[in-house]
Amino acid sequence: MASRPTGRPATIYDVAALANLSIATVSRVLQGTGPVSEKARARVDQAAYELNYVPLRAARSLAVQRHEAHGLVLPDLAGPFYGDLLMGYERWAAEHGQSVIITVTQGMDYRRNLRELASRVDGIVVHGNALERTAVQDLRRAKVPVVLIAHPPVTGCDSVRSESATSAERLTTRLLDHGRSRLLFVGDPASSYDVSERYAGFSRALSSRELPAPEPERVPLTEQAGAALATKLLQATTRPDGLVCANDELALAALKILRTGGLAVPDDIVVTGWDDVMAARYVSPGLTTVRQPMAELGGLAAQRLHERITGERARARNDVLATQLVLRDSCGTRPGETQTPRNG
Amino acid sequence: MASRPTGRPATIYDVAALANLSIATVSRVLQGTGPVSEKARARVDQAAYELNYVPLRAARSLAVQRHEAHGLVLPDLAGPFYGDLLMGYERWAAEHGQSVIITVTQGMDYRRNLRELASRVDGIVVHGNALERTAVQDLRRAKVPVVLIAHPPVTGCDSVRSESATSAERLTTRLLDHGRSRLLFVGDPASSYDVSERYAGFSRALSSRELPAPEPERVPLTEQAGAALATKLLQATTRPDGLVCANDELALAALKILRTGGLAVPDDIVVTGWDDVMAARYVSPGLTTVRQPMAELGGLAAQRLHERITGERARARNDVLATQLVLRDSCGTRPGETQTPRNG
DNA sequence: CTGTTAGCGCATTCAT
DNA sequence: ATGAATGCGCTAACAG
Repeated sequence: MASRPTGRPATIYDVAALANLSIATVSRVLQGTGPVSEKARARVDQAAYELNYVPLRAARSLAVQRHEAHGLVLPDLAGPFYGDLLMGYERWAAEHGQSVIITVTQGMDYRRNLRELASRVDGIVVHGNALERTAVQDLRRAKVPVVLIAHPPVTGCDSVRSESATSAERLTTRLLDHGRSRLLFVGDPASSYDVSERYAGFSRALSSRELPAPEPERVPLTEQAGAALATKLLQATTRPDGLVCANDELALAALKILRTGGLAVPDDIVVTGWDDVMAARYVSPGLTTVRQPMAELGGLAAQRLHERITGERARARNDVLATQLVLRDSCGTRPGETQTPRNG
Repeated sequence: MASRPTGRPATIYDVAALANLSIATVSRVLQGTGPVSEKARARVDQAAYELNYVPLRAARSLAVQRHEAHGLVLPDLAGPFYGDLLMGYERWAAEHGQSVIITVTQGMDYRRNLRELASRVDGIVVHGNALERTAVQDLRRAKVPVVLIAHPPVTGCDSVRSESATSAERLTTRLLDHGRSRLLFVGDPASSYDVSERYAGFSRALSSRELPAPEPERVPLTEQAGAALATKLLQATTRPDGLVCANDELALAALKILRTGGLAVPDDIVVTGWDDVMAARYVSPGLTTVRQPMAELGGLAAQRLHERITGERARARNDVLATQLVLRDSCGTRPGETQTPRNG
């Protein structure tokens, strides 16, 4: 029965007027702060309901000096993992009353937008592949709470990532155990921290056997690059008997070209990837790969940022989440002992 | 040389003080509004730079009565398409100075969050699969500008979707042309507007040939459902010679099970999907499917919402973007018509 | 328990 | 061309 004065949304004054109370009481009721009589509470609730009142966030933010929002900076959203990451993040944030404002850098001029972003959130989570180091420094100098994802540790800065080196080492060792001797790492370690870690693990496995670690094949982590490399290998006189690829895109593309070219996988050559994209379980042979807990990574990042914003933790933490080796036929070493791949 | 008073970020007052000018002039310079002398402009720019000043968004929003932010409500982010959609959206938004606040519903209690969201953005874009109709009505009653994605038209409401019925009809007709006669539509038309349209197109193609349109197989659009259905079909005495699946997940899972069960695709049975996920081009045979312009869809939705917010267009528009049929071997009708045998 | 009041930081009249 | 003053809507002292 409320006669909303106009099309404009109701303010706290409208509610107060309708309830015959002061805005202070209205605020107390709605925020659940301070002592309020039952009668007052009922009147306010009723009035707010009738007016369909929701506090304007900008005003509230200005008053409480907090946005209750997180900024999330991602390099991309094309693959499946960033989507999962974002989902995990958003879920945690929603459960804790935080909005998430997303930014995709994608070779844009993010520097400017970043300052902008910082002025409407309480803190920012940055994926390591999304920004250059200096941009992160800018943020920190501006005292903006920052949490890094998949980024080399920065002093005094929280970070969250999934384990790479040890998994890569285990994977590589497994290939060696099964008789492979000329392995090639595919993907440029310089393209991201994670990839550099994967190459490090790869190298470590070889060193443990006192084998020389070959230079990585420094290509971008794309299907195109994988196909090109495979084409090159097909024409070579001497070729590796195993490709440890930095991600599934590379591996899938290479796998396809190699087989088209007449090589048998895994008999002539084994191929492994990273990420466990959907296609990995639909190609044949199934692609051996490593699964990262992307959603948990996102949720954890959100939590860490929140802790830092609220100041409930002083020391920086660097979390590392475990990954899972997913063995399929492309590596020629189906498990007798390890976990079985889950199929659709 | 600026002595920032404290760790707190600089305000417009700090800038004004450092520049020896009033906050009004500072605001004029920074917003580019109103006449300002060259000298003043230079002093302000210098001061703002030294103080690393960025206007606080909450304060600005409160003053200008606008958030310069969009809300985007998606059902999910798992598949590849929502990621692309979001990317297209964010790109447009960033180019036009709008932030995007994302919400993933995923069977959550979004009703409450939705009102929250509405109080910190200028308008909301909702994916049809994300919300019930009543929730959208709530928003409209609250005068919140709303744009729908992949949702049946609502009076007075902008909407954006990609074409479904005609593509489905063309695809189905193609299968019929190549001798298929017992087609089955897989996927519940009730699960989304798009799927209902796809089934409508499927039915139309059959009707055009004066064939009865069989009831759809009303299953969810998941890999699990696809696998289950295929398993069922393998055991049936009489089975369809073609599956028109509502999405790629269904199709891929079905394809895999059918082949595992000894059926030849496309010879014994053809299979088609929808969305063109990455796996579609890595399975063998390659999956025939339909590609939607997800990124453009996102960008267009952002634009439409912006137009509605700024009020530069009164009448509602309902845009329909064209899709693209992607022919691969799983439907047995390659463009060149040459059905090349695959290697084992 | 409730009301009055003073900001929060910024854009914007209205004077000058 | 510039400055002083007002208000955006809300929260949080501070009085009563």
